[in-house]
Amino acid sequence: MAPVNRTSPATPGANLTALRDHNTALVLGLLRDAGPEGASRAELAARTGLTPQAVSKITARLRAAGLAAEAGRRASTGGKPPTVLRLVPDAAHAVGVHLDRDALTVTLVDLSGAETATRTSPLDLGAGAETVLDAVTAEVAQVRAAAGSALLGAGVALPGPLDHRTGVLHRVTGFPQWDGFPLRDALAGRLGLPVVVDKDTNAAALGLVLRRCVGPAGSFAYLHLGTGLGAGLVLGGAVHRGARTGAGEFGHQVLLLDGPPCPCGNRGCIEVLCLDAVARGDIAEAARLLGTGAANLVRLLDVDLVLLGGGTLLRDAAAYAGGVRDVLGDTGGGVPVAVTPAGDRTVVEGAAELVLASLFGRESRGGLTHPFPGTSRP
Amino acid sequence: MAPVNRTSPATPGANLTALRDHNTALVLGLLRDAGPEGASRAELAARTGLTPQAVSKITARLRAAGLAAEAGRRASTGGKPPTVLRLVPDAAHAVGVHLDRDALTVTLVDLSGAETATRTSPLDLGAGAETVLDAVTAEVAQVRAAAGSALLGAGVALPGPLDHRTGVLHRVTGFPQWDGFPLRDALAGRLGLPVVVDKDTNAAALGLVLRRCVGPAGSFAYLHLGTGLGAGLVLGGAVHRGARTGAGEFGHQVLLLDGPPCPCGNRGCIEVLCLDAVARGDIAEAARLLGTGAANLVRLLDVDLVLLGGGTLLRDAAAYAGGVRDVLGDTGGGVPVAVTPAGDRTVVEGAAELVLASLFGRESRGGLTHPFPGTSRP
DNA sequence: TCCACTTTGGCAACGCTGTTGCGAAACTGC
DNA sequence: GCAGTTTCGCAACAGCGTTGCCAAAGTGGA
Repeated sequence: MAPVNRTSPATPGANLTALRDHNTALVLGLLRDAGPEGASRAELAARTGLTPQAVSKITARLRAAGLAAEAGRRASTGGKPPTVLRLVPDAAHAVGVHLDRDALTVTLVDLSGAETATRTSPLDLGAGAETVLDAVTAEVAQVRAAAGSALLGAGVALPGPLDHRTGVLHRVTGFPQWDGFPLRDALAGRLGLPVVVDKDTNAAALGLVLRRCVGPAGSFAYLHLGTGLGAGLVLGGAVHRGARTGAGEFGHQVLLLDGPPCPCGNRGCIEVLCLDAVARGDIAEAARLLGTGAANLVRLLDVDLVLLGGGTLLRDAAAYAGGVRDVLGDTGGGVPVAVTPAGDRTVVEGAAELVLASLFGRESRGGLTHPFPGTSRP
Repeated sequence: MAPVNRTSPATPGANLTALRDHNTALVLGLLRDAGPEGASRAELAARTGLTPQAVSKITARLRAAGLAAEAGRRASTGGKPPTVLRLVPDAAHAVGVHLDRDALTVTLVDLSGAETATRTSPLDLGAGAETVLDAVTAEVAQVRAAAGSALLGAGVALPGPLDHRTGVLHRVTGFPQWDGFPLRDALAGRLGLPVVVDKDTNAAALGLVLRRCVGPAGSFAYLHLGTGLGAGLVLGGAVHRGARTGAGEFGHQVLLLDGPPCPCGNRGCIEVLCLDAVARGDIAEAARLLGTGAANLVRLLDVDLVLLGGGTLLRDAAAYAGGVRDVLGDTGGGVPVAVTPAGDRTVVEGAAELVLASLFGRESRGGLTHPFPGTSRP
């Protein structure tokens, strides 16, 4: 029987290793959330519910692995002044790759999620696997040079549909030639790095989780209006992908029964209606449609927040946000609406976080932790 | 610092107690799933990923607490024949209460979920808190007599909106006088039992989870067409309630932009369209509308299954199932559609499961386990 | 009939987890 | 200067699942 049951059964039993990794990731996540201000051991104990002694042990391991460091003291509140612990961002890096229909963006981020180097170049996603992989490999090589420490892997975000678990693409909208291509394994072989593949909207949503746009158990919807319309869903603090990474097909929600036909085969999809409005230059109507879809989503899932992004939307961000807010204010119970704070880098940042998320215990629900080397069992 | 951190922080650290309770609940859940056929220790070990020795210890605790028992042997497969372990259903019971607009149903179930006694009586949900609570108390008293063992608590299901965590009702549709009523605490005081309150659709969905309509980490949507239209969502094996128990407002998904007005204030809600079709006797159209909404939901959430229920729907179950299946077959990627196997008892059975779920580790995600007395730490 | 083999499952020792008990360090406030 | 508070580590501890080992009880071949 395997000592660590990470890949085994549907509902896994937990052993001491899993317990330890869970708590380690939790503390590491809190340290990242604390940012440059850091956090004291006592604070970490209060937030995790663990005893101070347990936190001391865990942070000692993290310090030994080089992931955390003491950083001075804070003012006393009547007793011994707390020692500040901080994440060491340079301890490791991750690469994010955003494959869009006409552009390739590659970034290098450190453990805190800060971008160290970012490169964007034009790309024809339909140019064939070899060409695209060559371009990705070249760009990643450029960016890699900036990493002074361990490179944990590369996260790749692209339009779906695809299978996140296996890293195999399906019939990527507009580029049927990718159907069945094992992108994860192909790229992992080229780069010599672990690779994670996900839909662009899911990656974006994950990146926004790690930017703490909502609390640790909160939920939100990220709506992405670019050349298409999609959504990334975060429910209970974790990205909801569904069984086949199919969740988030927001663009083909039918909003107008028996409405105009959509290339997907349905009629009255929100994407067709919305893109039509955009093409007519009627941003107010596009925003109203987006808001109506968002209100449906809010009512169905009771999310805490709606975040907006995507190239088309960001060109008139204020107008869209206002329009969506108007609809949601009437019927959505006052759920807040905001534009992604990461702008047009939302997706590529999220792609890099695909690699980092497991270190901080922000994997999909129930998903166990992938511990950092040196923090796991001897 | 509390030794057991069950109620504390947003993202809880796990200690040995939590670990033990988690694994205990997991094994107990597998025993329940195994039903009268039972399961051997070796099977449980394989399914949980725990070592056989750990399973032996856990099942020994469960047997000592009276929750499990040995039940003969199975045929050998080439070695020592396995000893069958079975859940002891009579070890404890739970009460389920379904408060509908015009009827009250109360049931008593054992640990396996089997109904021991069920009573239905007419009720006017608008008759005032005292009258309704009197009726519930009287019916529960009748049913309690059939419980020969420990009664764990009562689960109450009723139309929303309400707050599951606090057990406080909001503006229950059609009965505004309930707004702000602390149903859980009021009823707990009357019955002298722990009480859990939830929306009828969520309770139904939970009950269907425990009936193993999907796998342990699967997801489905339960669509309930009665006097209104709502949904219960199960994502990743757990009921998704949202931050304010507001999730599942399927009835007020806008399906026809600028369509006919709905009492909720919107236009073109699926509930209005669907109930209109029902009133006209046009079941095919009602089913097509339901199917369109279901297809939206399937696309958004990538669920594995759509289950149908509710009084109105069950009167023409085959017609609705067929109509929904037709729409989903075209555009839903072939997601299976079925009618709830529990029929008109779906909700009341689920209400009882609200109490039992925590024993089997089927709480909301991340939610820790509420161990059975005697299985927890000495 | 015997023996090798497989499978199930328990006993005892073990390693590792977080916890508890206790004390040192370092600051505030009287 | 002393009491009180807060932070945090060392050492001993209880309890978790794991490992090593063995007994029990069947199958199947010689």
